[in-house]
Amino acid sequence: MADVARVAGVSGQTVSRVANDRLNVDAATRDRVRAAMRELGYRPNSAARALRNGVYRSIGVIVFELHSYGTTRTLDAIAIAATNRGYAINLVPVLDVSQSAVTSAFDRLGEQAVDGVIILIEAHTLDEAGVRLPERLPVVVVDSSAHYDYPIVDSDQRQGARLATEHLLELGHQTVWHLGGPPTSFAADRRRRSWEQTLLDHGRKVPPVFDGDWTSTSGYEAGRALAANDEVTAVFVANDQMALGLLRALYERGRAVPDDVSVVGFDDMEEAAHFWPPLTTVRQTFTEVGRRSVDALIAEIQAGDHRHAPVAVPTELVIRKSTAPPPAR
Amino acid sequence: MADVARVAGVSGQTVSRVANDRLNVDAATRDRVRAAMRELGYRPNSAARALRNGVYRSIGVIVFELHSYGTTRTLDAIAIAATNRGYAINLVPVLDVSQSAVTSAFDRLGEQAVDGVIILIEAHTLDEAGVRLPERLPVVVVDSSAHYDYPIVDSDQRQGARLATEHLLELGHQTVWHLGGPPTSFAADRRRRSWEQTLLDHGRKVPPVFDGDWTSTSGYEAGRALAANDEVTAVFVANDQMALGLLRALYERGRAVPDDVSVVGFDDMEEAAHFWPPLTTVRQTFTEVGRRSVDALIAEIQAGDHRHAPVAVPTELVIRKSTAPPPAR
DNA sequence: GCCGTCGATGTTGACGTCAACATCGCGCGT
DNA sequence: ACGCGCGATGTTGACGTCAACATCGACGGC
Repeated sequence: MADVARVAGVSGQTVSRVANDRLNVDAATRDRVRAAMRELGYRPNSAARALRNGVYRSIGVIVFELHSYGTTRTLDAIAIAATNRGYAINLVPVLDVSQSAVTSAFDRLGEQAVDGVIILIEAHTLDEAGVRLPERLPVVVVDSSAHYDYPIVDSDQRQGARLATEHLLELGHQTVWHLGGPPTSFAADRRRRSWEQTLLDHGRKVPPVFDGDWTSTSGYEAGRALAANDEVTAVFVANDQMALGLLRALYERGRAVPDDVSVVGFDDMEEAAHFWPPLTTVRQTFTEVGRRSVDALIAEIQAGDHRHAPVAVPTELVIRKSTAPPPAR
Repeated sequence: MADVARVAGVSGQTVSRVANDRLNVDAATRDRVRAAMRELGYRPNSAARALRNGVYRSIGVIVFELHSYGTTRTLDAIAIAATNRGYAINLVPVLDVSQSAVTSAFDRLGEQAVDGVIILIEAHTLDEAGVRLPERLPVVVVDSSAHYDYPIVDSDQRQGARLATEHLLELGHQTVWHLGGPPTSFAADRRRRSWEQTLLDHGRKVPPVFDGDWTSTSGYEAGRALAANDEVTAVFVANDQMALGLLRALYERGRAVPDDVSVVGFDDMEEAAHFWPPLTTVRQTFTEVGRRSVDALIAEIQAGDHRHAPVAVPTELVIRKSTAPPPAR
């Protein structure tokens, strides 16, 4: 900055004013300074700015593995929303779900130059690790837990699961089986409970639940058990990736989809439309979740506006070819 | 820091020494300072540190959409590798591929607190935008272009495409068709050229290429044309997602895989093993690509070690059920 | 012509940290 | 008993920026 000031023949303060588009700078001076900045390749030093202003214009995002489709899409949406709002993104990976890994991620974050944090890991994990974030640091949790003091943003899991289950019941299935996500996930928990409640509301029996871990491999493994059971005519799967594994298990067993078994997924990942058959699924609007969580966090940062109602972004049922009335007996 | 010093009854300098595990601090003093830090919830201010030390211990990663499987996995690997090396990750999304978007991303980055940059967008885009990075900023490009002054790290596209093509030829197919990635991608370009060269090396005719944009939807669309052509008995697809779309198109046309048509993908995404049939594909070791690019960048940062040979991480053919000898005629 | 006003620009200091240098005191060798 | 060396700790200043205050000059009203 001093160099620019010298070249332009002004003081550092004037350079600062130009860099920040402050008023009260003569047009000729401004042009001269701009030219000097360009000539010297001047870039404001963000560390000094942050030190001076006390804000970083940066938000931390804590993630655990980018394997799951939903997390990835949400991260993408968060990054875009934050950029639009003038915030940088500080990505903090948690290497595994052990207590020490989570704790050390939080410690790292405490030292990071961030004004606030969005947590993209399933909050059960946090419980177990018993970690606390640095106080006074604004936080938003993208999850479906109601157990936190922090603002929460997520898709409306309850509504989505109900949509899926009722769609299958309306097609005439006696009941709907469930291939759920990992018990450590609040989102999975919500979907499972809502599925169960929907069945009860309609007076149907609730079959045992099979659990996966979101991966298609786990869906395949649980799917083999489901495929082997002739009573199963309709399955609500907690995400599309596991649904893919289930489809494979059904094929291997020679059970046709949707003629013998109907399958509904959750997420509407881009590939779901091209599964065979194309998958009926519950669409989550990840961009909206990302946008809303950034909005909530920035509100917190700017206003100290800590307590506000959880945001539940609605989902939508996308009907394709993997669902049909049950086979005539 | 001043508060901690007061509580512990020492000078700020001693607090600094304790915070940085410097030698020559009395054990009793150290404990006292540690206690004070805990009591006050002291966190070193990273902006001040960065300002003082002139380094940020942070690297920027420029990405364009996290839709593609490979980019996502590589980003994950980069984040983990960087964390292990003590670097934070600054994620800089490029909103679209227009020149202005790319330029503004680079500008933002120039102001970011980063010691170096990893570029995860396909470099053709950079060409078109005609942008230059701030000088003196270490850069690594994860791509297969040879056109850059920057160190390059990527999977060995050439070898992977040859593996796939030769596998199909060895099964007895007369030739191999290709469903390629977007022409704007160097990686897609490399795969296409290597496929073509392999066919020529074996004295086979080179069929026309179909292009997609990495998405399964584009694979489906191009796939319909391929499925309609009875001459097609073997297809090498430039990624797994498009291969999924092709599989769907083949089903719709009533052509069996692998009995009528063999298909090989590229990436080995987790889902590929559960496609129907399970997909033969070329496995990329994304973790290795991520790790190597972080290593290269840190070497550049620390040593000013700018020019070093491109890194080509080997790939591996994973044979599953989507490939078989051609149908007897 | 004098003074008040206001816009343009300059000067100073502080943000939190840490390297460099300064100081202090203890123990040991002679 | 004296001085030297060394380990422990303190003091100072600088990193780059920008708010607050200071200054300077031009212009208008009387």
